[in-house]
Amino acid sequence: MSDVAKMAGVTTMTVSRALRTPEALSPYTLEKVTEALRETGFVPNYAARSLVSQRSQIVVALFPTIMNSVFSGTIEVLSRQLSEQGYNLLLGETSFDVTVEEKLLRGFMGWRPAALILVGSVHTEASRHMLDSSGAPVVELWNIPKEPYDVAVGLSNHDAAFEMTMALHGWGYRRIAFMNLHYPQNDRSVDRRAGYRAAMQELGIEVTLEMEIDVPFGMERSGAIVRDLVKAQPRIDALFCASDTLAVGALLGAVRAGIRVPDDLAIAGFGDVELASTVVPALTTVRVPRAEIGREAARIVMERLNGTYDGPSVIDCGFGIIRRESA
Amino acid sequence: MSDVAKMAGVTTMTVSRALRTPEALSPYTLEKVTEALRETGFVPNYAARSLVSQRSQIVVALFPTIMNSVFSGTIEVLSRQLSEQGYNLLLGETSFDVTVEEKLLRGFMGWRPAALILVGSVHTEASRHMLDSSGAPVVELWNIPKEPYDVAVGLSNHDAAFEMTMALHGWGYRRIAFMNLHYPQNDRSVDRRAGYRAAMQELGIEVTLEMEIDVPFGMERSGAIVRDLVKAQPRIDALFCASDTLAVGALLGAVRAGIRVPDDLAIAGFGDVELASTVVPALTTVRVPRAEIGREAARIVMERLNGTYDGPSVIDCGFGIIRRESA
DNA sequence: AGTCAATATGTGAACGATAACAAGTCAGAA
DNA sequence: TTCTGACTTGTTATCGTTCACATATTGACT
Repeated sequence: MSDVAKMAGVTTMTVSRALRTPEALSPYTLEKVTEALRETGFVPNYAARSLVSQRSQIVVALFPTIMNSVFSGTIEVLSRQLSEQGYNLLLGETSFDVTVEEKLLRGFMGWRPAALILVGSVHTEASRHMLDSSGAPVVELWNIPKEPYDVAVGLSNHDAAFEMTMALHGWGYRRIAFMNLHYPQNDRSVDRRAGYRAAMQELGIEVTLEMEIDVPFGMERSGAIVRDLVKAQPRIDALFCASDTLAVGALLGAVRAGIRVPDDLAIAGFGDVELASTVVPALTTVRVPRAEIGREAARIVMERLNGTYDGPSVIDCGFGIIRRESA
Repeated sequence: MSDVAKMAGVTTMTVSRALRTPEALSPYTLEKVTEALRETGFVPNYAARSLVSQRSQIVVALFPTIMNSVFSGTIEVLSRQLSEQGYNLLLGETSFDVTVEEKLLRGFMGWRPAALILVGSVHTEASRHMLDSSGAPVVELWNIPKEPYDVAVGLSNHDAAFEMTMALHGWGYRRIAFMNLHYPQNDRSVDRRAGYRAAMQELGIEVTLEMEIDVPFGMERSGAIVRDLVKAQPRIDALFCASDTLAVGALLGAVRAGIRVPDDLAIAGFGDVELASTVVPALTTVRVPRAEIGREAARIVMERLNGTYDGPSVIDCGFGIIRRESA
């Protein structure tokens, strides 16, 4: 920077101002500095900048996984919006594990992030402590907790699962099974199951053991599971999966096994990923406003940093029941 | 840090050493400092650290998109490996546009990244200049250029497309069409097309205009395109798509339109995403070693930073032709 | 002409850590 | 006993930028 200053015949302070508050300089000086800036190809040192200003232009975002178009859609929007505002996204992947979240958080706090974005509202004691002492705004995504840590943006996973279950009932299905990746730490997963159970109870349909299926991972093995399912007595006529990945796996597994969807077994998902509308038969699912969640999160972060935010501490982006061919 | 030092009755230098080179301290002092560290919940300031040491623990990675399991698989591996080594991943999304890449790069260079990871080997003049002056190792992913900027890890897109085209011919298909997202900036896209053309030429099959299809985006509209395709005269019997996303779109579009795959039209993809083996019929495709690319990239970055790397400047991770049901 | 406010630029300290070097301690060898 | 070198800890300067304040310049108003 002193090179630039020398070339323009000013001090570093003036160069610094040219970079951040150009309107505070006389047109003539600004011109000279801009020229020198261009000529030297100067790149400001953010480390020095954040050291002295006591805050960085870094926003930390921790997601359970990025290999899932539900989350990556949100990440993409977030990253784009933040970089438009001059902020950079430091990304971590927690694998749905709050202790990994804590470990990553510990590693990231050293950057003195301007803001943090987390998924869910279950965090370890130590994580909360780090968030406390950082003083930075924290946005929790993907559900609407009763007591957000700071601000939360999401949807009611409970209500969405409840509504979908009721909708399946409304379409004539009775023995509705529920399939889930079982993560007890995962509040979204827990809420969806609770919503399903609440609906079944309200409908007066007993949930037997074989109607709640916990699967270990992904879409690969769903075929076998679905084949067992249709053989159950009394007959199960619908399968509600807590994620689209699971639902597509089940659906394609069914097709492959010659099970007619929805005639032999209706299938519903959760997420409305792009694939959901493309598969044959197209998947009935819960639409999750993933782009909107990212947009809102970015907006709130920016407004919190400017001190202009005065919205509610919980923002419900809602959801939609999308009926397609599979149910 | 001075708090910690005071509490432990030492200087900040000793605390700094406890953090980075604990073996250089006496067990007694280390114990005291560790205790103080724990008690205060001290978090080192990375900005100060990188300012004085002239290099950060940040690795910048720029990907065309993250909403694609091919790339997100690599990102996930990368992020995990780097954070194990104490490095953090600053992620950017270029939208397949080298000028966006340049803009992001300009914004990121201020962090004085320890290393940079880019996709492809086409970059703007200004980008190259920034890379030059950074002095950091640069790893280019996803293809194997003749003249890598520094080190490249990938596969021969040309050869892979060539082999797949030959394989389709070997399986009895003759009039093989090629579908592509047209990005002239994208060397992977260009290489795959060239590989296809080279194979067709070697096979002595004329590539007519309607056999090279450029589509604007994604999987949504592929259905209509496929329907037109099978009506073409003389008949087209196979469709090779330059990405799995495209191929799955085409395949499901075909299924929906009642076109039998592979009897009426064979379909092949490129990427071997998880979905490829799940769709019905399962997709014949080119396996891309996406996890391996991420792992190798992380390894090379680390070895370059330690100064221990002495491997080749181009690493070919190879590819595989995976025959499934669709061709 | 003299005062004042507004505008434009400069000065010096500070941010929190580490590099390079200095200095103290101690055991064992000459 | 004295010297040597290994080991441990401390001292000082420094990284590149911005903050808070000081100073210079200008024009307008009394």
